[in-house]
Amino acid sequence: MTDRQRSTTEKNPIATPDRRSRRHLAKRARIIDNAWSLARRDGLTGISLRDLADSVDLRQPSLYAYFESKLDLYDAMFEDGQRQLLDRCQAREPLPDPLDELVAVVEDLVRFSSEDVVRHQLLFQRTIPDFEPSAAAMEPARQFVDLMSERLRASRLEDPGDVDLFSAIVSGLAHQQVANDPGGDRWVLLARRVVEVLVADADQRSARPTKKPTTTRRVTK
Amino acid sequence: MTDRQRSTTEKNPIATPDRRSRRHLAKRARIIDNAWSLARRDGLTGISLRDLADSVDLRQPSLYAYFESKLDLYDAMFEDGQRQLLDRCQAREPLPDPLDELVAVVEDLVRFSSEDVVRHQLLFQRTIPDFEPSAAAMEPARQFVDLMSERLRASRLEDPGDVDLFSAIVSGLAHQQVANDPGGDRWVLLARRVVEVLVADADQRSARPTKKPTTTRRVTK
DNA sequence: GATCTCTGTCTATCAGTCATAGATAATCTA
DNA sequence: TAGATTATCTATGACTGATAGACAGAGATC
Repeated sequence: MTDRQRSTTEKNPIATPDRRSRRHLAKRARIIDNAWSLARRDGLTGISLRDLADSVDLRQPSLYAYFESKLDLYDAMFEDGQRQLLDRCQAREPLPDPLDELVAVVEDLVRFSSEDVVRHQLLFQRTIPDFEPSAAAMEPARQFVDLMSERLRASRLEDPGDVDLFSAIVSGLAHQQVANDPGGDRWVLLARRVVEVLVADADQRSARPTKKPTTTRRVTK
Repeated sequence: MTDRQRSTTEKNPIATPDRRSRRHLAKRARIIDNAWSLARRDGLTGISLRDLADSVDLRQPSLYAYFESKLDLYDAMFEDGQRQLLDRCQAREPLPDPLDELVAVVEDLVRFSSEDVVRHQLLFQRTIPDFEPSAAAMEPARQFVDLMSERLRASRLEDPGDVDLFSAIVSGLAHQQVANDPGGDRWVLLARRVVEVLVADADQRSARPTKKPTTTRRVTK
């Protein structure tokens, strides 16, 4: 009835819960874990399918039973990484004050990025030629954006320009933290300040709507 | 005298102005230009030395007369790209108002990044495994940092925290512009606002030195 | 003029990459 | 037990960057 196409004999009674056996999925997850390890060692584009196969006691072509291509492996890693980020933000008990909560999410994200440089590369930089995350892999990323939007609304950051600016600042904090102090907190600690300034500025400009911003001092050319 | 080592006969009267002939250097520059083209087509890590050699009517091994390795080619491209950025900022007539000038440099940088995605990748993201720019290649980058520091000082942004925050915001603007609106100006247009807010905040906090920032409302845990 | 050296380029080859084809063993289903 | 499916293998193909060694031509030196 409401099944997928079952072109052939229609005999198969199995519900194909995930189209693959439990064992298959478990091994697939293990391969992804090892791929992260190799990526940390050899770089994201430096993963060798031979090394990866060896690490799970397989020969290289056998990996194609789990992934259609190397790009498909990256896709699985992308989804895995996005879900890690989402899980982390959802696991934490939300703080009562909206501004505190917004700061906390920003700190989560910046810390998350700087913990694992190659994960940050795969998730937030377009570093692999021809790689574009599939819709399925983007799903946790979409949920994270929803979560973030909600926190922004709670602190009255709703104007599109405000949101663009906010996204730029957060990605910039993460980028600098990863590039210049990986594993540290030099830019993590700026999260509170940046959020406070941004919220204050947004409040101020919504109070005097569309008026010329007070600080502008244009020089007549 | 102040020469490099000249192990053998010491007869050579030529000053070896750059250790290579003018013709050699010109061809090297042409190879770098073509490498940028290939990178835009196939991705930064997708450059094939065979394709690159073909594009300048050479066979693949002949490239090794111009670059020691593929990483050395990336190093040359890095230096080339950094010099492009420096040249652009220095070519522009400086604006009289320090704040206007600071905004202009930020806009230059964000526009520069979004003009060429792979150039931005090579210059500002660590995307190629094992690639680390040489000291020589970093020289124009160092000069750009000097230039930027000077502009920051002129707008009284000197505190290390201010500078960290500024660098994060600028790189974030560039990143979002490249990722979400390449070639456009959606984040370029935020440069003025962000600079003004940042300068105002820095002035405010230097007026009330070391006092607890007014907007902080910490929740007791 | 004969010789030497250096430069630029070539062909041939190597070890490594991802990917595909086709065979075989192991497991599950009827 | 017979048949189908799954998991894996070996062998191979078309690429990749890198190295070895030969060779032709230009200038300098004797």
